[in-house]
Amino acid sequence: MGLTKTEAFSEDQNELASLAKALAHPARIAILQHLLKINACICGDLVDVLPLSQPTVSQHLKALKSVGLIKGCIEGTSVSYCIDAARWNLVRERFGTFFDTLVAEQDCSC
Amino acid sequence: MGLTKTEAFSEDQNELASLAKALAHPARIAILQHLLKINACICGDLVDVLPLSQPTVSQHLKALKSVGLIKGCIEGTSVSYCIDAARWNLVRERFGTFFDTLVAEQDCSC
DNA sequence: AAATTCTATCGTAATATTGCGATATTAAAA
DNA sequence: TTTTAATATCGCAATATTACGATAGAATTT
Repeated sequence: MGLTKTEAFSEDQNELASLAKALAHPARIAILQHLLKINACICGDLVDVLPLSQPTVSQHLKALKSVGLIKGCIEGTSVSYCIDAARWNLVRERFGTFFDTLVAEQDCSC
Repeated sequence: MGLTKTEAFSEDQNELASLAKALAHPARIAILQHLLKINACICGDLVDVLPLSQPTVSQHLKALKSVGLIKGCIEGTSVSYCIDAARWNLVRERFGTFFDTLVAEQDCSC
């Protein structure tokens, strides 16, 4: 089918999965890394840095924005994008607690 | 197209993206949560727990196994799945250092 | 006002993912 | 050896994602 049975899973599970999905493309990782490095930049700068066209970069920015990891400030004709620090830290914790669920002894030796 | 330009991004970026992709489905999150809770179980148990058919669960298990987050031990006719603790901790660090890249002051107030 | 600049959206093509029935595979059990 | 049980794989259909050219929209510049 190709349709994820969203309604069959918990809100928690869907939320974490969709956060992961936002990170599930090298271009979006690259965008985030660039923003982390230079704090903020406009879409056009990302188009210069990435091996992708302007519409494609814009599409990836939209995906990151839709989960709240970045935000865009309109500055004249351009849009300055940057990390949303508050949301970023929430997401960091979300993944952190997920990964920290593993208890030390837990391991099937095989 | 629908084809990610993998070769145009760094190995690092592709690796992190593919780890995220493994987590980018609620069923796979649910599988990992279940394994975290009960340490190990066979595929059939997961089929009972999840709202998905056996082939679909098997497919999700394969995806998790391919990135190394879980491993399967053959036990007679069944396969006991569990978290690969060593790999798990590596992935935890991978995401951890990524998220920790954000410097405290960094934020565009808008 | 017209031209320019920058970004978003539309439309489309190609590939990927998801889900499941049917079936193959493998090992234990009868 | 035949049956049973458990899992993996195949094949297919439906939906999602990725990428980009063309174009629309919005604000600045000329």
